[in-house]
Amino acid sequence: MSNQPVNTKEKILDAARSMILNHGFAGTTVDAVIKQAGVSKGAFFHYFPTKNDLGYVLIQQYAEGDAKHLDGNMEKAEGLSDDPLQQLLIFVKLFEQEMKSLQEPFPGCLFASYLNNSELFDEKILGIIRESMLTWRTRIMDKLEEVIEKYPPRRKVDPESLADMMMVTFEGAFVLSESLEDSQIIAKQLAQYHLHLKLLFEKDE
Amino acid sequence: MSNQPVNTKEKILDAARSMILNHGFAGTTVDAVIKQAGVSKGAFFHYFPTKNDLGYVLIQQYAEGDAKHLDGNMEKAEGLSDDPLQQLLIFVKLFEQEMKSLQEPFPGCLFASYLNNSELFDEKILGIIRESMLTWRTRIMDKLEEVIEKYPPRRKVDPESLADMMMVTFEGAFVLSESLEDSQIIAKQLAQYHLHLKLLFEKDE
DNA sequence: TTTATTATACCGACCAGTTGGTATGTTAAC
DNA sequence: GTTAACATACCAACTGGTCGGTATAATAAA
Repeated sequence: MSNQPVNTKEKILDAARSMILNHGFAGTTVDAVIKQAGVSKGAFFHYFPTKNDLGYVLIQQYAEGDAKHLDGNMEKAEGLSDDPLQQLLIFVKLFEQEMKSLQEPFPGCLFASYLNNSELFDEKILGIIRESMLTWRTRIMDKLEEVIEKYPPRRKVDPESLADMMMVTFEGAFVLSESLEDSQIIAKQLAQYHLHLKLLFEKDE
Repeated sequence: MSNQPVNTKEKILDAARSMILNHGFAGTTVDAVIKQAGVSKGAFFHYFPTKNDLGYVLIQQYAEGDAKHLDGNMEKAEGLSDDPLQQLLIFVKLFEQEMKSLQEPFPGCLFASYLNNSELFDEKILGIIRESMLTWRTRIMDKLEEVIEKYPPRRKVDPESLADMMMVTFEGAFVLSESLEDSQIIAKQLAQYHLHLKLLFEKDE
């Protein structure tokens, strides 16, 4: 599925990413990374002035991929329906399906990994994570406000919390799936969020 | 609020706990712990044969406190109503209120912290975390089955996922609250879970 | 009651191995 | 022949952990 990296920098990045998700940033040594990547120490410090710079590049890449993923699925959902509620439900369903068809166990979220060592990182790195989350919040909140206007919710609801709930579902499900060694938990929890939205906004038949 | 520890072992445990929540286990050095605790290196290794033994005692203590907290609030809820749905709703509300009245920022969850460095720990430690989560799942699921029998849910629902959702809400909200530096997110997300249960089981007026 | 014995709770210098990082190459492309 | 892309040997600081020793108190033998 994921193709092997050919160039040295990619090899380092790939090795570091997976090791950090399993050992945390502090628990991941430069020596272990270069061994796993099959490159020399000189190569490592040729591409990354310090270990922290590696951490910075990694989280930047991750945040970029995350934003693309968010945008991609939102656009896909918007292309499949004109109704804001349906768009939102499809949006959630797309992630649910991705998670359901997962082969290997979910590798984990780099945001959560970094946040669990937050005092090791500077504001620049923490800022990237915060911005990513605020992007999710804003993106979903905007859609939610369209939905609320068109479909008066069954109960008064705070759009911000309801938007946050999607990220909370992801992050929380990652933790449970790791501990209970059951990747399907993630899809199931997204299904619960999907149901929550339906219960709030859909008319009874 | 929290009283200062008087004896050496408590001082070590307290210092280590808070440092691990901020730096992760690997990022927390013995030297840093003893400095923070104000004890000598000899004292540390007098009480804990290895650093990993410290980690074990910490997670054991944490799991014990967690179980007591779960039991305490469940019993309290069961004392306040005879109806299973009300009991469950009160149970959630109790946690919500605790989180709302939080003064300092929430310190974080040791389970999640350890899980983000899962490969650093042995099966004995990981097993404690898994068991704690399975206890939550079982405890809430049992209650949910009573609820489902008495109040046919508006939609067909998987009790296991619905039970897991409470832990997911906690763990996910911890991550968001850390990143966005807003402890109130935790209470707000618990309120969403509370709402989800109401929407599923309560009759419309 | 005094004294010897033992256990507990610590102290801090020290150790071998590891850490992130550097210095000094070598090789190959442009 | 300059520059980018590595490789290798090396370093000082730090790592978890050890070790010999001390202070205090409980216990037991005399």
